[in-house]
Amino acid sequence: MADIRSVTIEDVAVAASVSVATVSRALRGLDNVAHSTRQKVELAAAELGYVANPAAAKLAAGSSKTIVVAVSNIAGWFSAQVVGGVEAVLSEAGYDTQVMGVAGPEARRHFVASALQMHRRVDGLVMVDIRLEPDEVDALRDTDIRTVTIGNSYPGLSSVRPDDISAARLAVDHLLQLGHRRIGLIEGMPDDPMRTEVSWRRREGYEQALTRAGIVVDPDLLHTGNFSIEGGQDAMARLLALSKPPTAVFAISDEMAMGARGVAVEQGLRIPEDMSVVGFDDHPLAQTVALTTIRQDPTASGAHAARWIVEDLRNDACNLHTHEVDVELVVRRTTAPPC
Amino acid sequence: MADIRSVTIEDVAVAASVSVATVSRALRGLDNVAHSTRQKVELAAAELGYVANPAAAKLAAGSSKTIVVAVSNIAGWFSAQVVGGVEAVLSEAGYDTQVMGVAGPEARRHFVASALQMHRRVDGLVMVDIRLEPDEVDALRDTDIRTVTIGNSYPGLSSVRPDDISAARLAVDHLLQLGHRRIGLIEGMPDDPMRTEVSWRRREGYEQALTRAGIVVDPDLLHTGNFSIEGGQDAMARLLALSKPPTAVFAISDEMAMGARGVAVEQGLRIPEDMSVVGFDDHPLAQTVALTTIRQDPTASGAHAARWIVEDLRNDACNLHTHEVDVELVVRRTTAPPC
DNA sequence: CTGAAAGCGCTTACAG
DNA sequence: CTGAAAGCGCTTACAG
Repeated sequence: MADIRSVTIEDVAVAASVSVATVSRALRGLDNVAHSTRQKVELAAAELGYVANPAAAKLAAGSSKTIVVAVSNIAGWFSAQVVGGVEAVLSEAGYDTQVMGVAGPEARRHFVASALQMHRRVDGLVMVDIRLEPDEVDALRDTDIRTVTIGNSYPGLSSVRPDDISAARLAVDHLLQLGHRRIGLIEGMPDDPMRTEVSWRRREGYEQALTRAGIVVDPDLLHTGNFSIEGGQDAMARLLALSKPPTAVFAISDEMAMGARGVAVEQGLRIPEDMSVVGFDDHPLAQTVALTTIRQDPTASGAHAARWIVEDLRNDACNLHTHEVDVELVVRRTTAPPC
Repeated sequence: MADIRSVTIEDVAVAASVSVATVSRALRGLDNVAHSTRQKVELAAAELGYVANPAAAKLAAGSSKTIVVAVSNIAGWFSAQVVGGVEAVLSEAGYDTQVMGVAGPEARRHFVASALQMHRRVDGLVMVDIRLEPDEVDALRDTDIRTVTIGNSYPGLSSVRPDDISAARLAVDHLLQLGHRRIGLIEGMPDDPMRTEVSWRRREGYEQALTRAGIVVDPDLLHTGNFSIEGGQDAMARLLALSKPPTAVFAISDEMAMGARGVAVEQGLRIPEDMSVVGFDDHPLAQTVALTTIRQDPTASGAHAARWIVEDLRNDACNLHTHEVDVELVVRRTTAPPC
């Protein structure tokens, strides 16, 4: 626990016999530094093991070099992937990435309110699956914090997400083509103010697909799974308790799909003969049960968001970006014609 | 993009007609502040929407109020849980949590080297499943950065982890009691310098259990699964290709176990009749395939580590803590007597 | 209990 | 291309 004073820019300046200003410029790679000077400085810094104090740098520069990623479900698979993608590009670019769990509406309001005060303390914000109120969107937009939302999208804010409507249609069309007519839907949590949009859009896709096929949507077949494994299990149990259960189920996340599948198996159904199930995400474990699903790549989404932020920051711009994530139907062995 | 100057401590001081020093004390809850003064200050701060600039606070205080969690596999389930646990207690305590991906030995060396320079920039460090060299351990210990390792443990460094040896024995004993005599082991990656210890200890437990039961360890039954789903799949494929395959398999992570289980099913084996499998972790998806496993709680581990750090920081202490995580055998339906 | 002042370690105009 | 100096927004002895 030796309280060794950290080596400061001053130490480097002395060692290299230049001013601290020059050290600062040289080490940050600014171009108005003589080649020989830069070398001298870099050598001295390396010998002393100098690392700039980020707090001091942030304070002086008025830019924080940190971007925060706020997630509604910090330990969930999707969020973890996004964080991973963000962190990879940010650390590369010399930014810090700070995670913040924002669970529930009050936490969100509080978070947004403090974010607005984060001018010069946070350079960027990526919000994963967080549902904002219109006034919050406006407030965020009026800030110079580069914000990008993942999962949802709001007017005036950058976003990356799939076209959930057509993605869901892709899943349901697959089932339809197989010959299914009674198709259950396990949606997210329509009453969860945090995460409605994704759920809403995928349900829209489900309904569009059925309608186009001339099938009327049966409300009995729609159940909420809260984006959780247990929710998926409960929903499937309810579906199977119907007097006329569906022959196939589309769950809008793999975790719900896997929960649902498990319950069906437990109740003695054969999959896919007695029950087809398709999920959404292509969770890495999905393949271990041969789950048919819609693949998306949250790591790439996170990286995408981070890259925009870094770019905009570098160019001192504040552009509005939107990216539609690619999505793909992966047919495995939980889907087959009804029998 | 209005460039509104943030409200500073100065603004609050003026509004409350006190000095900035008093504002600083009042808002941080120091006790040498008159009750009425504190109220006045708090009111002014609230009205102005004041939030202290962390960079300035860190610089002035010489303490960073940030702790970093370094993880070898940032997007993996285990790490995500730990990060979640850490973040929850830290945000509560007013600390920032910063994640850092440290994949591979060079990244680790670099990370540790820079961590040593992080004196006063980082208050605490939690390292998840990162294997350190002895000199790195020494260096870290000589620092006043509160460090706790999760998964591994080193002399002089705080750690939280299960007793992996007896935990593994628990799993294997279960199989033994069921009557299995040929039990395969899917271990981690013995040659991965990042994550050997966990793997090594669980293998030790496996060997102890067999030896105590009077069974000699058959090297053909030991395969490496790299802690990944694919690795688990490959390992099971190799096991099944044996002229005399095992009747049961213990995989030291659920992700490997689920991969292994999937391959067995695909090759037409019935589970558990033809093949028992037990995992390790109790991954939330494990129950969807009724996987028998050893349960541990990484969220709690992360919270535990964070709590120590916060406490030590608060008391200006630097204690050595160790916590043995509870572990529990969860018997589901992937294990049965051999037939 | 409160204030004036120094200082934390950088960056950035401003000169030269 | 380089340096001297101001300043970023706080905290913390030191007085009182």
